[in-house]
Amino acid sequence: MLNLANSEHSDSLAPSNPSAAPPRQTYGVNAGAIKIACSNCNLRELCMPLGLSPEELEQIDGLVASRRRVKRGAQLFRQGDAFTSLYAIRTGFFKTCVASEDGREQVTGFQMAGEVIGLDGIVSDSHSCNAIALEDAEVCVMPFDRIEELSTQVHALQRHVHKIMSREIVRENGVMLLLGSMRAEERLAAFLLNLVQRLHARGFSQSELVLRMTREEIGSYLGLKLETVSRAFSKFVDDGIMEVKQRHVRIVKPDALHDIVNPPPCV
Amino acid sequence: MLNLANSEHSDSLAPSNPSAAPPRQTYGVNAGAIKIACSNCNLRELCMPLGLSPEELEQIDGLVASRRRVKRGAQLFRQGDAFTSLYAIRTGFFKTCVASEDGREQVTGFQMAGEVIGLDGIVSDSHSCNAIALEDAEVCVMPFDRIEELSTQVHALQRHVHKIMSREIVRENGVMLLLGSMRAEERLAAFLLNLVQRLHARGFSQSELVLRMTREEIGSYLGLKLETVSRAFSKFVDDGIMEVKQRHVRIVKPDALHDIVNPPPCV
DNA sequence: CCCCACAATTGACGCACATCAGGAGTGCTT
DNA sequence: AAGCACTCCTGATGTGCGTCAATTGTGGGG
Repeated sequence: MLNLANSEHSDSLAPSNPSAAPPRQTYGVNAGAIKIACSNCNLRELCMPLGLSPEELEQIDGLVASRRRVKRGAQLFRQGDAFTSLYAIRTGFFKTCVASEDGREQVTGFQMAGEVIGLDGIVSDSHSCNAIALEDAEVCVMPFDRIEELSTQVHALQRHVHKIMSREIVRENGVMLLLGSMRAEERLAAFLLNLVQRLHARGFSQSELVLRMTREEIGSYLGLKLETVSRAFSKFVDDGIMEVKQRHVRIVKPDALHDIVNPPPCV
Repeated sequence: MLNLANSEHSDSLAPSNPSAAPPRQTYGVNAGAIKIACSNCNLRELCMPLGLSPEELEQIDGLVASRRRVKRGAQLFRQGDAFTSLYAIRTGFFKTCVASEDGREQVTGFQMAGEVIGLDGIVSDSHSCNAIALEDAEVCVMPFDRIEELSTQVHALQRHVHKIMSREIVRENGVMLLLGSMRAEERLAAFLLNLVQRLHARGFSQSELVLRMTREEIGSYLGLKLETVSRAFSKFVDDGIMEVKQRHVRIVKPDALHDIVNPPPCV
C-alpha cells in the first residue's frame, strides 16, 4: 500500500477508537478557559506517545506553552519565519506549501487534527514552508527547546519525536513515488484513499468525506492542474466509483479505487 | 534557491574546508585495521555535530559499532528489513528507492560520503526503502538505540539527529516542488546544480563531476524517462552550457544553468 | 583481442495532460 | 434578494514527454 499518510504504520495511532474521535466542531467552547493539559486531551493518543507513567504524563503537560487560534486562510507560520515551536493541531485543517523564487507553488501536505507541523524549521532555525489554515483551527504550541529538554528525561517522548519525523520522511517518499510514476487518476485515487484512512482513524466515516481544500490545491499537491483533477473526479463518478457534490465525496466502490492505485496483476 | 540538498543550510557543514575533503579513493587502505573513531575521522564535520568537548567526543566514538563494506550493486538494507541502525557513509555513493506493489520504482535520493541513511526505518522499526551502493562503499554502522541513549546525555548529538531528519524533510519538500511543477530541463538543471554543490562542499570541483548513476536512475529520481534525460543533456550540450562525455560532466556556464531552474524575471 | 551485455543517443510517433475558453453553480456581502 | 467573487465543470486544441525502435558507444570477461 502506498504510504502517503502521516498516520500509517504508527504505533502511536489510536485504533479507530470512538473515544479518540475529536469533537467535530466546538468553536462555541471557550477553549481559553480550559486547562491546557495533554493528560486530559482526547487527541493525546494521536500526537503524544502512549504508555506514559503518571509522573511522565505530568511532565508532558508542561510541553504546551499555549494554544493558538488560526482563522481560515491565515498563516500559522511562513517561509523564513524564525523557528521556535512545533504545533500539534487540535482542530481544523492545514496545508503546507513551498514556493520557488519565480512564484511556482507546491502544496507539500495536508494536515489534520492530531498531526504535528513545523518540523521543516528545525534544520535551519527558520521555516522553509508556509502553513495555512484551510478552516478555522486551533493548535497547541510546543516550544522546541522544551521538547528537546524533556526528551532527555522522558525516553518515550524522544522516541516519539523521532518517529514523527521519520513518518514524515516516509510519507514524502510515498508522495515522490506518486509524483514520479503515477498517472492522474491513480494520483487522485491514492490521495482520496489516504484521506479517508486518516479520517477513519479519527473516528470518521470510511466512505464519506468533506474536502477542505479546492481542486487547485489538490492539483498542486498531486502535480496536476485543477482541470485535470476535476476531470478525474468526473471520471470516477461516471464509473460509479463515487458520488461527488462539490466538496462532499462519498466512496461507493472502495475496492475499485484500490485497484486504480495498484492495478491487479493483469488478471 | 531550490533545496534538494542533504547538506544545504546545515550548520554542520564544513565550509569548503580543504582539510574536510575526504580521501578520494582509498580502497587500498586496510580500513579494518584503523581504529574506529569519529574523533579522528575527516568526515566528522559532515556527519557529526561540531563544537563537542573532548569528553563528549570520546562518548561519540562509541556510536559506531562497526564498519561495513558494500559492493557496487549490493544492498545496504532493503524494504522490510528490520531497522536497527543508521548508517553514515564513509566512502562511496548510494541510491535509495521505494517500490510500489505493482513494481513501479522511484529513486528517492542519492547519498554521498558524510551523509546519513536509514532514517526511514525509525517510524515502523523496519525499512521502507532500499539502499543500494552505486559504487563500492563503506559505511559506519550506528545502532539507533545507542544514538537515542547517548542523545539524552550529549545535547549536541540530540540536536544533530533532529537537524539531520529535518534536513531530509526539507530536501524532500524541494523534490516535491521539482516533481510537481518543473519541466524536464529544469529538473535536470536543478539536479546537477545540487550535485555539484554537495560535491563542492566535500572539496571537489564546482564545475566538473562524474555521475555515479545511470540515465535511468536520474530519470527515476526526476520523474522522467531515460530518453528524456538523455535529450535534456544533449540540449544542454548544444546550448554550450556543459560538456558531457558519458558520465563525465563539465559545467561551462553555471549561470545559464541557474537561469534554467529559476528563470530571470522575464527580462 | 574479440565478444557481449549494458548504457546512451537519436528519430518518429502517439498520448496524457496542460492550456485556453466559456458557462454554471455556490456562498458571502450589502 | 441581488450582486459579486470564487469554485467548479466541460469542451477544443496544443504540446511536452512517453513509447517504440534502431544504432552506436563503452567496459568487463573469456
